[in-house]
Amino acid sequence: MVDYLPEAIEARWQAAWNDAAVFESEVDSSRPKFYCLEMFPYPSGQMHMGHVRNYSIGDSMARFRRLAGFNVLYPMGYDSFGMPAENAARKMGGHPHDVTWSNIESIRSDLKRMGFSYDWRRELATSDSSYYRWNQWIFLKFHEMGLVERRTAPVNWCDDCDTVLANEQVKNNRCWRCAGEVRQKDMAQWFLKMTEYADELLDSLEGIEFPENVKAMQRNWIGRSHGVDIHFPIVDSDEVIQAFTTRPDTIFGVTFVTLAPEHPLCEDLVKGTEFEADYRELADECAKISEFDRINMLRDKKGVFLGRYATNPLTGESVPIYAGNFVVASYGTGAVMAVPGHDQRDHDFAKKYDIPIVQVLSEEQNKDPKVTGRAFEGLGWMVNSGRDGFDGLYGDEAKATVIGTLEAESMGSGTIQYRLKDWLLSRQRFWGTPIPFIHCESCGVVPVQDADLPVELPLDVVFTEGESGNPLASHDGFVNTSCPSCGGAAKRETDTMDTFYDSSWYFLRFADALNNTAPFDKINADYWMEDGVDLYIGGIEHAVMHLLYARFFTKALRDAGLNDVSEPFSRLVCQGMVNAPTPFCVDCNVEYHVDLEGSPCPTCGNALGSRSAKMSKSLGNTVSPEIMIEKYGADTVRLFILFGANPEAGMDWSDSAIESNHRQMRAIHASLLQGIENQSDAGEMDEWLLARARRAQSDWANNMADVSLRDGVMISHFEMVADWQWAQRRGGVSANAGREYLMNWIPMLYPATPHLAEETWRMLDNKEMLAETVLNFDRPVGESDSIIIGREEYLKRVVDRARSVRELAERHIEGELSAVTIQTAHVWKVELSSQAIEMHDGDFDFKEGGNKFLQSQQCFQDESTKGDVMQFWRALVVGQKKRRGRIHTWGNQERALVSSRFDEVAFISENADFIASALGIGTVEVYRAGEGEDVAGKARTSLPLEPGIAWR
RNA sequence: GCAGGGGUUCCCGAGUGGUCAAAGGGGGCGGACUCAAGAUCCGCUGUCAAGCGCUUCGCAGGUUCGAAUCCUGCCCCCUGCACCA
Repeated sequence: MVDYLPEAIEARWQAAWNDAAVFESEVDSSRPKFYCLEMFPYPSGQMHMGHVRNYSIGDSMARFRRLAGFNVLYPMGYDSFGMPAENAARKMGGHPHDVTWSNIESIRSDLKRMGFSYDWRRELATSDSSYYRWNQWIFLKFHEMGLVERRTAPVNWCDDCDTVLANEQVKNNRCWRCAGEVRQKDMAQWFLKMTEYADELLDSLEGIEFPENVKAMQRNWIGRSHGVDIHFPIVDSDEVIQAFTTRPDTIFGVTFVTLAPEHPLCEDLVKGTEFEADYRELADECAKISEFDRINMLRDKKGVFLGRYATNPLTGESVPIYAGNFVVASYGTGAVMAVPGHDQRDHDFAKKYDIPIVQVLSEEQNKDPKVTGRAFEGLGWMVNSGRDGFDGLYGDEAKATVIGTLEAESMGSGTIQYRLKDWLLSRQRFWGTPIPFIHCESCGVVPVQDADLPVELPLDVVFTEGESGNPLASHDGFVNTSCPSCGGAAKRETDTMDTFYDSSWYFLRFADALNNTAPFDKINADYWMEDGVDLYIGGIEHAVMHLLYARFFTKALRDAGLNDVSEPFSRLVCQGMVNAPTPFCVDCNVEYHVDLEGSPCPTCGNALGSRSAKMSKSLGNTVSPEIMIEKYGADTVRLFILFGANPEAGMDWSDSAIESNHRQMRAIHASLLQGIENQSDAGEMDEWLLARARRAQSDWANNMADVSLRDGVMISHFEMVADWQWAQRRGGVSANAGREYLMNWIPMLYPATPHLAEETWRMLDNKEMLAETVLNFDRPVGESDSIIIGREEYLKRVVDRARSVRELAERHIEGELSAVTIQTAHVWKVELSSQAIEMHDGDFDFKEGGNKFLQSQQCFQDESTKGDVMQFWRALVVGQKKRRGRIHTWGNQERALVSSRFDEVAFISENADFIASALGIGTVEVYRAGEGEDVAGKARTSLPLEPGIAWR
């Protein structure tokens, strides 16, 4: 037999697929399409296990869908703009372009070595001007649509990255990329008005198949809250404070109003008064620390009275105005109506500054509110309202009535607030898409003409270590230009685009990647993107950033008329982490670098244990895909990845598990060769094996269609081998049946381990490669299969049960066991059973008519067995204690077997030799209960499919 | 605090009313083959008095003829958001 040699097999088929261009796909409206996409990689160097996992999942789905007849679009590209290449260029004194391209080449060869079935013609790199020119083109389109805005605003600045960041890219006040601290800075920046799509982005989440947590994160991020802007006129002034609240039902409990210290009214109110000094102190303090710290680090709420009063618009009461450090200027209106009776934060503040607390909602209808010493924040019934017509109202009705009154009196209006902000997309960095605008002293900020696109990044830029700032700004050849409008001397914008911009539409570009007259053609986009990308696979880390931007882009481009689709991804699968063991100190709860394995904990000195942690360079617990491929072959790595865990679960790297998967590949290979070389004419197990194959294939196809790859692979790569081996043990299969089995099995091996599948498919003399073969997986599984499979399971069960009673028998019997005696159930039991099954299918009421039926039966007439019959009938239709009657517990397979009057005696006799050898016993006797000696009194307890088994 | 997801046998993990002492894998144990090792194959892997037995699916109750599965309360873990008015 030939050894399993993956390198040779894999190289051969990768070349064959490539030569035949089988993975290239075109628009074909006669076939159903399947767009399979993975989040494309940032080319940081070599492929890592996270990539291997992501793309192994995608590739097996793409291959599965092709096999099932879909027209599959499965492209790959590189998200190749971004800071690491720029930083590397600085360090090594090169150009980011060169760094990027050498990385792309390295990762491409890794991808090819894994055998992923991409349509390589569509390969793209976002840092290529043939791609980013369309970034610019789209930007100008958005500008025409009024979605682009340049404005001065406080923005998030990352010192380490030397650039601004969008809100989505700041996590806990730290940069998402480098984890450096972010500070606020006022700058003129470019924004995309994503907020115009806030409602659609939120509402259409309902209809797409995203994991719940991703949807929750997006909902949370968009943060829509319905409320009302209430006007609080300032006493002795024309100014009005607009306060946003979601709880207008508490308006009668307002005892003060709080402004953010940055609120412009603060200045006006305190200027020149005795309160100015205190206010200034607070404002300065707040200005010094970031908004984040103010909100997060401040446990104590601080405020200062501003010396003035505002009027409650519904009661005319005057309430003091404070500036408070806990009020966020950028949310709502930067002013809060404070209701200490029903808001804990206001309650704390009121206590501290001795402001009255008024309760205006009651927890119980028609009762006074309980005084609890804290704020009641739930919904309640209005009480103590300062005006008639409000007391007794509850919840939404209370809110609506207040809003209605305010609107009628022009003292407020219902509004919706969002947490989502416009997307700040300019970056003060070199390695990104230049923003296609020109600054002209006389015409202002002017868009570049379409005809002048692309605005290309210059290649003659020198990067030097330690230099900060954007080298574009000092590149005269780039900066100096003429105004498209007046022709005068002008300067180019030197900010570039956030790289998330690049990935916000790349899935549309893939639909028509070679187009050089438009970003993509509508016909192509509408075909491939109908109902969105059918399967999108990637990491959870982009839940709010990339996935939200891409959804926004798709809608905005739709409104620009470029495509019909509104949601880019119809089904999202976030693959879990790949973890690996790393040293861990239980006492300190700290993970350490693998170099410390075997050493004591550097902190507490105790012995280090081990636990699974995300593979990372910093822990050193990474495993190199290249080395694994070299050692075991790509197919084994793919099998390990897919079998290790279902796509969404985390998985642990294990050396012994990949070892064991490699053994499994060899076992599969050996079984396949055995099948191919099999010359046998006789095949005792033909029927069974083929029935098993039909069932397995149907289950497998269902699992695969559902992206339950682990379950699918379990069937194709484990159960199919086990069945094959069982068939060999049980008498073997004929050459023809074996071949048919392989014809079913090999395609099932193909999605996960395509190389071995293709190799053995060819050995079966198939002319077409599996890569170009279409199969029908919807074949019905017949009832006769149930009986065939059920019989074999019956045999296994008999052997199992015989084994389990053997030990007992050995204790009871002196000397060696010589025989096993199997007594199958009495004929009348089988008859009653099949009748009961039939009756049960016809919804017979056994409680009602069971006894009457039984009395009419022949077997019931014999006084000597009457008791047994009665007892059996109960076990059959009613059951006892915990176990329900057999007609309920039997599955379809058992029922079919019993109904078919399966002859247990004949079947066991035929297989007596096998049973004897499986049990290691000389003699197997079998007869129907009552037709031979009742060994160990097992005749009575025998049931259909559960014969009495005794040893002697 | 809010939102989302979890807690299953030695470990990972499937299981959403009865076919469940609970798939599959890992690990462990035993056996076959072998001079030996590896590889491969087979079996066992809650418990006992071996059964219509007993105990077990985070904890405590409840519904049901019957609960890992449904309901209520509680505890714990992970993820995201957060003085958001």
